[in-house]
Amino acid sequence: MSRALNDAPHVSEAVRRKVKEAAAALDYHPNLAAQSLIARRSYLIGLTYERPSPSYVVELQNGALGRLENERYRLVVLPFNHVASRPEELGKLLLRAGLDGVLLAPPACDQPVLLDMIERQRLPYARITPHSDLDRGLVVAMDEVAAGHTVAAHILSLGHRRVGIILGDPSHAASRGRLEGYRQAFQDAAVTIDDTLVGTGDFTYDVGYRVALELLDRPVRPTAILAQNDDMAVAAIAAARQLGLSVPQQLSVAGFDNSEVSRTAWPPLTTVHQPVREMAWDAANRLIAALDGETDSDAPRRRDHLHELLVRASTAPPPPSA
Amino acid sequence: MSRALNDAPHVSEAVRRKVKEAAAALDYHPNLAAQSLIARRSYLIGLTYERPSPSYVVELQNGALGRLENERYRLVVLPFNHVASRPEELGKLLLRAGLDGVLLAPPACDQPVLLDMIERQRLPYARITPHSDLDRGLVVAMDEVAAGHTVAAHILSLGHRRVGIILGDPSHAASRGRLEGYRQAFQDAAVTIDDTLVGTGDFTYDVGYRVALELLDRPVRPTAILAQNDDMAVAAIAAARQLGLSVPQQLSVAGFDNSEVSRTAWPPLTTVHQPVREMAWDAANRLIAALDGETDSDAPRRRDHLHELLVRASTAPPPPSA
DNA sequence: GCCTTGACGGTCAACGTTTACCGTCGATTC
DNA sequence: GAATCGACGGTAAACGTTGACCGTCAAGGC
Repeated sequence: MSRALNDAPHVSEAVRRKVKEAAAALDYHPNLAAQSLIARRSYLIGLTYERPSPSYVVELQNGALGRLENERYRLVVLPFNHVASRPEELGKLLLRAGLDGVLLAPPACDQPVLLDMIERQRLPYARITPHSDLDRGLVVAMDEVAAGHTVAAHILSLGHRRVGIILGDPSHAASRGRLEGYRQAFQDAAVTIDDTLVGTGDFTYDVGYRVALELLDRPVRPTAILAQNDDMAVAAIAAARQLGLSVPQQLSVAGFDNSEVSRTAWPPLTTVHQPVREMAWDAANRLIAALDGETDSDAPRRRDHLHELLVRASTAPPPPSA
Repeated sequence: MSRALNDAPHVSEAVRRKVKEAAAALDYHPNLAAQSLIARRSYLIGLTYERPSPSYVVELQNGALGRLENERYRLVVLPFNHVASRPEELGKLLLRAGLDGVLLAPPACDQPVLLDMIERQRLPYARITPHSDLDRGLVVAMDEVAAGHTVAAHILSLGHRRVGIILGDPSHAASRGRLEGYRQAFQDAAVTIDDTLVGTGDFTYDVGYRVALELLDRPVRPTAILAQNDDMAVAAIAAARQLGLSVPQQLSVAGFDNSEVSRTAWPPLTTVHQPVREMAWDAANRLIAALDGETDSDAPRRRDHLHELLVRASTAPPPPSA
């Protein structure tokens, strides 16, 4: 009798104890499939990601698992490569997996086709650090403005005044947010941004390299470069080297993302770390809240987390000659 | 009608097509809970591990997922820390997760209490690189003898003749297997092992350090040290440094496991990499075979995979003076 | 002592599939 | 033309749990 095991009312203590003893003696475990059938829930939460660095994946997982611990929900991992070229396939995979909800890491969280599919099937989802459509679904992100502010303030506090900026893809919300953070930091330091030292990239190494060469070719060469991701920061270091400039002695470079390359680069990049574990925890938390019907309509659909500045060897005070 | 969708006989082509069209139009997805209930299967496979390096975890997962792709099975991740001190808790967790089978990575795969529990509930399992009880359950391991042979042959081929050996915990099958491999390599090279240069450790840094100091204090100092894991190898390097010996110029050191520390150590360790992904694939493969009733009783319950020798900077020819 | 109330325990439908079984109809064979 | 056979389609039981509903019995109030 399920009432005894589930501590429901209308059961005497004696009977309850006897049932529980018998259950323990027989190593009885309720059949989850039957429970799922009646509850119309699988108690499975999916996590999908695209083969990024192992540390990122593990942070994601640990964050989500940390929230799922002591809950009935279990975590199913569903990596999927090349989402951008075949979002419907991932959609089918997710819908067939019998999930109660799904956590979408980049770049899956930015596939409108995919979001359409899972919305049509009413599969709840949470997006982790999306780059566009920030108001769609549950969103967990980093406060890009604050992060941009921190890294720019770091550069300014080292004494740099001529600072080059390499923007990411302007259509990405992250680019705009980070730039806004830069602006605020410059304002706080009473330094004006030299618009001739602001170049537009697209988050790729190649374009970043070209833009960096242009910036370093300006009549008044910058003593520092703020790149909006690590790939472009590494490209800036390569461009500096190409021009015979040493980093960080003659040029400081700061990136964004704390990606694998930021650690293996030489010198290791000063960059901004995303609180991946914390964001994954929060994503799982809010997904569960939605699943369990705690639709606190007051709660914002989007939540921003704080970043962490990692000061490594690619930034230093400007050369005294400057 | 399920017959139409599942391509069962006794259904005309016309009806089958109509049913499939209707199903597609309605975005129909069969209820997995109901299917599980009738099939007495959850189509869930668990993977349990204990917070080791991210790269190891991801390799494990990717290996298992590689096999599960295009199967009905899904992978549930169940990390669990401090298994050794509370194996029953992990057992309960696994049994309550409603799994069809479970993949056990170290150290969970070496907990007799845990194995007892899941065997009692008839939960199929596969163990990945266990250290003891090698004949229990499905076992996927590395061929320790071959691996020991390779690393010893590497050292001998560099010209070393006075080789110190730091054994791991002698109760571990891995220690014995690796030593046997060393022996064979020495035999092949017609070099006799100097028993006074063989010390017994327990896989820990501290004991490895002590043993290394002893070996390096022998009247005829070894020109190379074979340590049975990376922690003890790093300890040997530290001991050498303590005695003013440079690695690899005056002393070569080789480890085992390709652990995180082997890469971050200075100099980076020559070591043996376990084919983790391949082993996880194989473990999933054999678990599925067992679940699907393909109990090929001829198949050995244990399978050994080949290692990979990673030659890095901690090994070099012996100094000419030697 | 009778009636009401509430606690308890038992029964059964329902969840959404699969599959075995059965009835019917058309085709083939004599 | 009738009988047999096979193909097809429909029906219903079963999977293991939950929860609603109902009947019974004991206790307490009048």
